[in-house]
Amino acid sequence: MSERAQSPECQSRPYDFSRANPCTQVSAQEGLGSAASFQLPHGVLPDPGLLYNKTTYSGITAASAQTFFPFPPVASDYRGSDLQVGEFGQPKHWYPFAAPEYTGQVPGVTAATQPTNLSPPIAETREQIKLPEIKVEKDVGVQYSTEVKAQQFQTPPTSAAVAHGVFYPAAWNPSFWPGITHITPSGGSNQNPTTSSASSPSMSPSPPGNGLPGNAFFSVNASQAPTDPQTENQVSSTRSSGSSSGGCSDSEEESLSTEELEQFAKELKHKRITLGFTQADVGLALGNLYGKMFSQTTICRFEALQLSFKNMCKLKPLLQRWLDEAETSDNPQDMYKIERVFVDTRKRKRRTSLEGAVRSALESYFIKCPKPNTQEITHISDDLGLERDVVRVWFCNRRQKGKRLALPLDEECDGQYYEQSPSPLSMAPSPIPSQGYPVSSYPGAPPPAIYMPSLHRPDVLKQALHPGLVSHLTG
DNA sequence: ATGCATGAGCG
DNA sequence: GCTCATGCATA
Repeated sequence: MSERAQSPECQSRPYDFSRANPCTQVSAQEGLGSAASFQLPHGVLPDPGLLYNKTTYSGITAASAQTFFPFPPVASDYRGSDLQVGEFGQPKHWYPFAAPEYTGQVPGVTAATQPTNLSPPIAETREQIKLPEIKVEKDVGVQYSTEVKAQQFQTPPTSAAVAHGVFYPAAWNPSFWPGITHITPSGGSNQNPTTSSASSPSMSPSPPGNGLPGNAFFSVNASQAPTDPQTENQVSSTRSSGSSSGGCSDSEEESLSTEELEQFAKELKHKRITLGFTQADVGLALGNLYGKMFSQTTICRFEALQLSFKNMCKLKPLLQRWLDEAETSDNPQDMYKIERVFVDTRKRKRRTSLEGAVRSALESYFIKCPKPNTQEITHISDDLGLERDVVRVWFCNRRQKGKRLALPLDEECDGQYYEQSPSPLSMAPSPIPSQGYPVSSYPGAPPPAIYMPSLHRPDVLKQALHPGLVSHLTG
């Protein structure tokens, strides 16, 4: 279509960096054109700060996330007092059980370094676990961390949990958000269709001291093994970047709908909080139950529906399982016993913290060209004084962010939009292919010009488009 | 909650 | 070198 040429985004984008008419800025050449154009010699880039009066770039994160979850946040003990302890360590390399799939993901660490099950009294849980984690990531990412891996506790599957067999149904269905046909404004759904509160937990955000390491839900072992890999594979194999293939073409017995996921996410969050678990706890518990841990980040994103549809489908069964266990368990707390802690040896580049102005500048570049080529990246990096890789990664992340939060257009457009732009930086941003939610190209409805239309979560969408601006828009 | 990063898989 | 899943680190 030709529309695309003129930043469709502009049309439905209710925000703008400067709070001025979005279109004026976005319209490629106009607002930023001169500055960003690659035709220009270096240094021509206008001061980013001038590009936008971006005063609020960090947005409403919490707000939006909370919208569909009307419950008061239970004390977030998570970060509160302790922390930094490296939490429970990263799930990554850990895989004491047979976790075929996982091993593959562990880059730096090898089995050799696997923990030896030191099982300290998990007792007070995280608050106590101050591991000797040496996260030396401070300065130049030169030196990273030393390792210390300790596995804590492993108790045989004792009760309940194990009983369940713990598996997710079949493979997750890699389908994409199926029916967006019914655009459900996340906010108002009812909730907890399936609930059966069992043990009334002590809302204590922090793990109860009572939960002794005695019976954690351990089922991961052999029994589970089979499924895990399988499902995983499926997922990865089907990793479609969505779109055309319909990624979800498979007819899965359990085809989840956007609505279901949304509903489940809410339910999960609600119950999790009610049960007194933090997101990190849940991630950990999954490790106990299935052998594969997840980070707080992932759980958080799941609850906020910030993962791709496929990813959501994949995690849902696991979380569902956990939820079931948690609800029926006498000692829900047992579920999250710290499994192991360790510090991985991987070297990780120190996280770059881009200044607001730089970010704005990048954003403007992104608007003009969401997928810069090598040269363009170099140009940008020169202009902004950033490492090429930082710029490259920024764009990757930016694209990913846009995709997962926004709704794709018609599948036909897939990929096309992010193709290397014909005219570097002269193109307006275009809609994104799909990674995220299935577009159900509502029949008849004109293809969403951008991400907005059928996004299942408008609030999130806004953020995706331009974080920070939302706040100003929303109030 | 989210920004930047990593790494597998792929073209 | 990209996408995608995922996570560390941090705001």
